Amino acid sequence: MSNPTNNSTTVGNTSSKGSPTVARSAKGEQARNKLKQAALTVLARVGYHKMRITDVTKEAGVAAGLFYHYFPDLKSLTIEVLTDFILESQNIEEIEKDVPKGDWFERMLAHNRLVVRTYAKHPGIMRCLLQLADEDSTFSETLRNNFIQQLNWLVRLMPKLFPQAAFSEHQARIVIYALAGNAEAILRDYYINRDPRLLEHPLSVDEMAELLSVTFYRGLFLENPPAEKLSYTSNLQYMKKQSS
Amino acid sequence: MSNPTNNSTTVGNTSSKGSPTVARSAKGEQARNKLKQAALTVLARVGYHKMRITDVTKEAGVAAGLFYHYFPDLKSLTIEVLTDFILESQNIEEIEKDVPKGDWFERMLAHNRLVVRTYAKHPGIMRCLLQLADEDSTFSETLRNNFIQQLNWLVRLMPKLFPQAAFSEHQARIVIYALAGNAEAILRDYYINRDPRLLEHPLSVDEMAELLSVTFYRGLFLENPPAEKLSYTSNLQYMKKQSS
DNA sequence: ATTGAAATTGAATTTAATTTCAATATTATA
DNA sequence: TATAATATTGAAATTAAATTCAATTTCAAT
Repeated sequence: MSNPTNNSTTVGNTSSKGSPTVARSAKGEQARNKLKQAALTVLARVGYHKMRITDVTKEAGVAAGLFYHYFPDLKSLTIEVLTDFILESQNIEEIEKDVPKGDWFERMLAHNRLVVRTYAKHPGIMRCLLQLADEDSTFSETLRNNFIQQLNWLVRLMPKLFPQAAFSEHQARIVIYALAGNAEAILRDYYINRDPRLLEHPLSVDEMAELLSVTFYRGLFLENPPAEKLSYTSNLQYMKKQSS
Repeated sequence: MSNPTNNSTTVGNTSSKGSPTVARSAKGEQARNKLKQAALTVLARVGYHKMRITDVTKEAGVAAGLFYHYFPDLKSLTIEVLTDFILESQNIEEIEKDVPKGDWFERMLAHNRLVVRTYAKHPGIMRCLLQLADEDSTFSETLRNNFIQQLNWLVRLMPKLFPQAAFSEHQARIVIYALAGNAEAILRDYYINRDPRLLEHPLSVDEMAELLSVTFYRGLFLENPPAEKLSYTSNLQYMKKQSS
């Protein structure tokens, strides 16, 4: 935000010749950020594939040619903007980590609340994350690294939590992946695609987060979370095999 | 396959004037199908966004101009080709429905085997399904309809399975959606993105299907499926809350 | 105030594709 | 085998963007 020169953000420097792709003055830095902010706005509105360079420069209120003074192409700009977006989310996430140690359900809940809030507030940007991940394998990897890393604490804990199951690290990861992947489809179809069958009775962010946490917790522990922690899903304690 | 004229496949007829978008002879039908087959090949190879009209005509071995004789644009062709692809999958699916009535786990397993097999065999096409769903809201809806419809039998069964839980139809659908959505992320990252951390120890189609079915079953019933039906995941019976 | 480095403009150019269409070929039918 | 309907070709025109760059402006340092 403050320092004009040393940023690691400049990604796709087209070899060595040509335009700088980095601002060389405070004013330049301002303009560069104006373009980034404009890009975020356009991305949220029209998505990655429909975005045009002139959309961004118009939104920023600058001439088209200026774009190339700071970015080699739309993809670089988009990657930079979305990487920033993810990092900002993660920053907040650290703060979120003030839940009692060992309370698995609260920890899942805190994590899910953050994710759900982000989808609810920025559905267009979340869509772009998926678009760009499909387009660019490096970005796709970044996203997956992120996801896997957030699950790692749990993966590493598995042998201790369930010694009898004798998990290999790989199997633990696969199982956790399968359990945690449940969020993506419903979040996309609820917040991005806004399927009327899902929106029929709207859920608050907390309710959605609770739902995702409960299904995860049940799959992991074969047990419902403590009833006193539930509201929207409290009836799920009765969702279990009858008779037998 | 046999009947040249009456096909409902032609989707985006650009109003009334202009080229037919439908073959008017057996030879024409042949050429049209050749283009569709070529499109499928190109889609699998390069994906929807990188596909060009000349890619398709070259692959089909015809002149570029012929494209417009049968299709208004790439999107129409792609929608038609992918819709066919889905329908073919579903045909097989009906056959798959010869599992013992009331055996929930076997039913899930049969369904998941089919889905996993399709991802394993046609990762490029599955990727295109996601790409086009993102691009075209009508196609996105088609895909979701499909998904929701396949879950409907279970949604409708919920009140009977768990009377005490007193599910509304909407809540039942949301819960099932959350549980069933787990497949998408892992299938994408395993078969399409081929994440090395997941591929480290390769899973067979049956193993992957088993995994997805077990996590679903556990979340639904708070119980592990019958041990004798499991192989890759048999140790998951020990994945449950210890002590208390 | 002058100067030079950097920022900025926007019209001209280039690029990569789509789209058209007159000419030609094929085919089924009378 | 003539004819008309349809299929097919591929070069030319069009289109919608990206990209370049000479000219101009801004601004901080001297």
